[in-house]
Amino acid sequence: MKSKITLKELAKLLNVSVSTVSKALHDSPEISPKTAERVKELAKLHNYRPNPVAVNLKKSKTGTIGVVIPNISNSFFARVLSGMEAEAQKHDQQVITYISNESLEREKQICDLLTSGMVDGVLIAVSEETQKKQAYDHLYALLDYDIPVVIYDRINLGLPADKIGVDDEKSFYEATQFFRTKGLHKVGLASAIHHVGIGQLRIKGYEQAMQDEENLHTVTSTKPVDLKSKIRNLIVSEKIEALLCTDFESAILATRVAYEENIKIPEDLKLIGYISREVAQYLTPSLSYIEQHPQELGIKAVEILNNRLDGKYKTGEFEEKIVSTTLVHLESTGF
Amino acid sequence: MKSKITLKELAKLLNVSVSTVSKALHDSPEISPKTAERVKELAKLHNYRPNPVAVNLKKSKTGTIGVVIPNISNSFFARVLSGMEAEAQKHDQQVITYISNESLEREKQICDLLTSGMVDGVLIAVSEETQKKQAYDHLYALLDYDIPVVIYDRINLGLPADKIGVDDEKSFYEATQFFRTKGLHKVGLASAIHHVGIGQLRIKGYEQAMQDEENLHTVTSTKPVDLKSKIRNLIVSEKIEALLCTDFESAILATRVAYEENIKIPEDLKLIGYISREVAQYLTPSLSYIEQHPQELGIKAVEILNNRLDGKYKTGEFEEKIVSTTLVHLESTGF
DNA sequence: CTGAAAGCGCTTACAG
DNA sequence: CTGAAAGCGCTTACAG
Repeated sequence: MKSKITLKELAKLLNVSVSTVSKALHDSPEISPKTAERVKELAKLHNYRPNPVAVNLKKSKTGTIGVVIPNISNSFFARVLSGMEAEAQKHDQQVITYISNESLEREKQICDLLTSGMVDGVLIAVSEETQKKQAYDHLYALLDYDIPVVIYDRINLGLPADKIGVDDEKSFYEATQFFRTKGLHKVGLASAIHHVGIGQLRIKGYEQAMQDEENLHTVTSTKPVDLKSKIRNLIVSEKIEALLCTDFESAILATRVAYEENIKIPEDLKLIGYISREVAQYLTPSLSYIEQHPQELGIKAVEILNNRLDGKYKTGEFEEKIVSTTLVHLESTGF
Repeated sequence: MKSKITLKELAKLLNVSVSTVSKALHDSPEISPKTAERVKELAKLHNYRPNPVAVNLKKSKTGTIGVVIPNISNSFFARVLSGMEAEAQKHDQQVITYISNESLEREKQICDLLTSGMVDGVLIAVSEETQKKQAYDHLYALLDYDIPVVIYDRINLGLPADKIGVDDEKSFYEATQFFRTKGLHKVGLASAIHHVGIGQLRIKGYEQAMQDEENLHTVTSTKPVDLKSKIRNLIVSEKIEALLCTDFESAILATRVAYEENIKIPEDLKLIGYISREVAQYLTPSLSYIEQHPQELGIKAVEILNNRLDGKYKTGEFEEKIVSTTLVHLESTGF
């Protein structure tokens, strides 16, 4: 039970002033080596640690950054968080985590909390509901404050802030092209997130790559049952040769349909999904996927935030960075 | 750009003292209704929010709790975190997240940070490496401080602290019994975490339930290749009828082996895994699993911590709670 | 009912 | 080289 010792108590024990102790511990050149040593020795003995709350008050900052995560069960975001935490550590910042659960209401509450000055900066991925309803008022309110905001992952919402995202459009363009160069032309796309920004970008990438094909084979729905039957149609009736899935749900449904219909992957159907490595490698067959490098995204998000905090960017001008994706081949593409 | 207004500025604008403003905003009965109203009006107009750092300094607390997570990609822990965040919110506490990545070194650093008074309390699941090396000094150091610690999930390490865990032993006892009541007696167990506390408890549960059987069928290894071949042996040569897996890795390997050996699940082999719902339901076939209710565990962990902070427990006596598990049947058990 | 003062634990410009 | 003072933004016991 070493209850925390303060500067004042240390000063009294040493018979010097509080200022002297503080300076000594900060290696101020004002202090004589002899005194400095005495002070440090006693500080060590008592395991003195400056009270971070007091230091922060004095320095008018909080030493923390706030991270808003839409869905922590999604291992993409879990790994983004892991990157953020690692990078924040390097800057001696603590990461305060807020989970919006893809809920607009919750996101509003969180933004409200954030404006009270709990944190020096905010990293946020906007919730699905917010995007669907295009209700961005609370975000503009947050931006209106002096608090720096970096939007990560879900970036194409037109908000005036620094951004770091994934190259969604290009990744799907390339994945589609990949199939075509392999001689497959009946390439389909399934999506359960066609209503949110990143989904739209992925679909756009696919359409770009398919523009000289006669038919697109796109199916979308937010209802699993619906989407499943549409996918079944794509596979069984339209007999597509390859399928791109924009998200976890559509990828799983496609795998399921193939299993149920006895369609062999990758022999009869090739599959690429936009899912995380954690899951991809353990599906049967394992699913070729687009690696988004979430850890790196998290690291860069914190870098951008700190650049902003350090005044390295001009006010009114916003940084926008993109992390490139990698197509990782597992069993479902057979290459 | 509404830069933050302070009590002092508010006081000046109103021509009253800082104390009056502060009291008015706290609905102190000392203040006349008229003044109170004036103050609140202006505060609202300027969107006044008390500086949380200053409030905390005054109250000698931090308003935050620290959560140490061994592996955030494990959706069990992700969901625990989600429960913690939700419950902390109710107590107006912020959650600071630290990720140890199952590393002893990192865990030491984190504990060191934590002792500096960044947080009012700590929730920790001890890293695998720490358990393997039984290096608990940094944890004792943390406990030696006045800072309350709740150990969650990985609790049977003999550390003197409040604890909240999962009923590991009982869950496997019951799962084993379940198979036996169904007439299956050649029940095996595979584990890649036999060296850590929770793994040992699960194995113990299995052994308890199997004590009147002639043979146990236990295979363990931390090396995937090794474990896989041992599992293959269990399935192919020993022809077990059912298999319990203590962890994600062994469950996946078992599914893989069955797939490769053309063993039908659940017809030829029944499988139960200790994995999270997220993954279980999407495997092919979907895997019956033991639901640990991570969210609830997270909520209770924060409740215990706050009881401790509120002095509801006696010093020297420790709380220990257990969250019951549920066996969830999906395709792999066929019931 | 209002305000001056002390204090939470620190840092730092200033005086000696 | 050392220390007294002011101040970060708040709360609250005390005096008036």
